[in-house]
Amino acid sequence: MKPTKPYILEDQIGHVLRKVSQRHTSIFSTVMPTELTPTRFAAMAKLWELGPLSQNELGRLTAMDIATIKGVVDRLRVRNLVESERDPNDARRQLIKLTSKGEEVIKKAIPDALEVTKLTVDALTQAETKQLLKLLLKLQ
Amino acid sequence: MKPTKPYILEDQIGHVLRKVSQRHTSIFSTVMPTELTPTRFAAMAKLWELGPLSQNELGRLTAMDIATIKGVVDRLRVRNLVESERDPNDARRQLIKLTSKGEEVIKKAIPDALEVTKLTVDALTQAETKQLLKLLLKLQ
DNA sequence: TGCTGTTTGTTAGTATACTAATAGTATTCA
DNA sequence: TGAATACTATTAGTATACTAACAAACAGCA
Repeated sequence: MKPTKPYILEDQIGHVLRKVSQRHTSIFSTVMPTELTPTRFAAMAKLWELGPLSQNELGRLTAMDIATIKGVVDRLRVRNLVESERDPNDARRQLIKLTSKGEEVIKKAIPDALEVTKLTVDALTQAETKQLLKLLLKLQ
Repeated sequence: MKPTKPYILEDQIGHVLRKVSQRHTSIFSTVMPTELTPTRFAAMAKLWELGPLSQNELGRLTAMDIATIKGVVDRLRVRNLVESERDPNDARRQLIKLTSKGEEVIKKAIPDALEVTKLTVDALTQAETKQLLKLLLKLQ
């Protein structure tokens, strides 16, 4: 008779992903300024890279659904890091762009964000890090 | 002069972890019954493995802080999947245990949870999956 | 015994992350 | 042109995930 497969929570990919994500978030909040969170930073980095974007576009580029990106943009706006206006060419769209304060903040934060990445993988060799990223990218 | 390092969001470990976690959660909710979420399932699986535990112990074993595990246990209790009582040997502790309905549910859910894991890594070979888990475990 | 420090749990507040319902605007194509 | 369809954004509701402040109970030890 076939025995029931044991379930070891600690070996399940979902559980391990959750724990590693938690550790990453923790490192992020240690290194980065208080007003920035991983998602806020991601949104600002994309605006810095590509210029003004509609709210939905920004969400798609940063892997946030429309409800989540709305909250993130609202909180960035409260902190005067982004501002928004109706797209004159499409009245449905909110065009989101960095404020000058937002530009200053993201410019300074990018080196720190690279440091966060480095600290997160500091238990791995360069080859291992490359391999990990390659495997994770296949699972997206 | 040294050029500023470019910041590619899509190559940062934190961003990729977030996306893979999102995909995992999505697979989970497709395969598993509606009343179960990844954290609810994890809590129940640990209770099934180890028997009654205090709320804090359960949180530590499932990588949830005390505020998070409280919410999860509350929602499991509302659904009559766990019940709790004061520990007679330590009046601070809430002993959490599966109800008989909870035992039925978790017993049936474990094979499905293994299927979730399998579906999450279906783009990888067995060797790649093993390698990925090994690398992630180093980053916990 | 009684003080000190630790452990356990609750509550309030903020921030992701998703679904579902709704409304306004734009596009497509018969 | 006008109807059907698609897109954009908002809102309400639920569920993780964390911090900080607090209170009750326990353990160790002078």
